[in-house]
Amino acid sequence: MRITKEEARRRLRECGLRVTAPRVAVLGILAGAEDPVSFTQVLDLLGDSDWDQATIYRNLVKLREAGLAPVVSRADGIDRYALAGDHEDSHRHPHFLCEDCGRVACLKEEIAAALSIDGPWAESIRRAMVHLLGHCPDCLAQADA
Amino acid sequence: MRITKEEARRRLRECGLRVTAPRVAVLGILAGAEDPVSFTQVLDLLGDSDWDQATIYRNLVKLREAGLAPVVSRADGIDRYALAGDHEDSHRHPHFLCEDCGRVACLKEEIAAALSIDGPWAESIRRAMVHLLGHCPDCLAQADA
DNA sequence: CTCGCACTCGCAAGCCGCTTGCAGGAGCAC
DNA sequence: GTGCTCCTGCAAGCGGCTTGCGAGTGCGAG
Repeated sequence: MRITKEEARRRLRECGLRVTAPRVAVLGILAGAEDPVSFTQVLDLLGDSDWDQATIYRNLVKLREAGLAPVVSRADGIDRYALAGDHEDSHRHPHFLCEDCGRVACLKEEIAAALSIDGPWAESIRRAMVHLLGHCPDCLAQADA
Repeated sequence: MRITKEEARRRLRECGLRVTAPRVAVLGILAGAEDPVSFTQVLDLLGDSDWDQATIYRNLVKLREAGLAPVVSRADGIDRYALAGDHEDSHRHPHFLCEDCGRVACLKEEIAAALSIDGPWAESIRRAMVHLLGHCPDCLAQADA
């Protein structure tokens, strides 16, 4: 969904966060990514930017806390972030984790297409393991208490 | 599904593996567990058995290679094992990973029940994120090549 | 424009869980 | 019983995330 630097600065301000170069850069990465990205992927995508990984890490945490970059997938035990508002359904659709390349794809549209006839994802989905991530009955009960 | 020590020894022999105390114990754990168990869980369940974690780790790898203990879930990036033949469908059913307690449950029967009316899992499933684990189209194509 | 405080950053170390190298010990076929 | 091969324990290694600390910087007040 691409955003301008100005847009990024505005969003940070709105959430009461200071505007710093790494934060703008991270927002840019999230905005430009097709799939949800992990901390490590953000580092890779930033490439040779010379920002410390601790800085990026803490900024992701801040952005998450501020609601600007919610965790939309926890596949493989790795938090993956997306820009808030990138999908109107807040990523409450199925995701696909590739065990080979580690990519996480949003199956929003694909799954319906694949299940009916044949899309590029059809074979992948047919062979996949289904995992639901959430809170089990016991933990839900405990949380309500 | 509980197995006797004799049964465990027999299975190890059949697969050409030497019979050792830790292997029999690990098979016992897998046989006694309701849900698929991870390496770490096996360690916990063995408790104060004084076997080195490296030993248990390598035995799980061996059992997996021998086909005695296939990995039936990779939720959270953690391999989870079950005794071969424990489920006739080889665990090709949905699993549920609790983000609080880390438990992985088999949703074989539960999911149908929960979706229709209301079981203990209904609420958990309704709120859960769906993840499919497998090989994405690109990697599938590469593997076929 | 300047100042000052609180928030950020970079560095480096810490930590956790899995993984591996190596040397001594044990299963099992003969 | 003997010997070869595989298994075990110890200890170190490694990758990825996380945190403590002192130096640096955004930004609102003056």
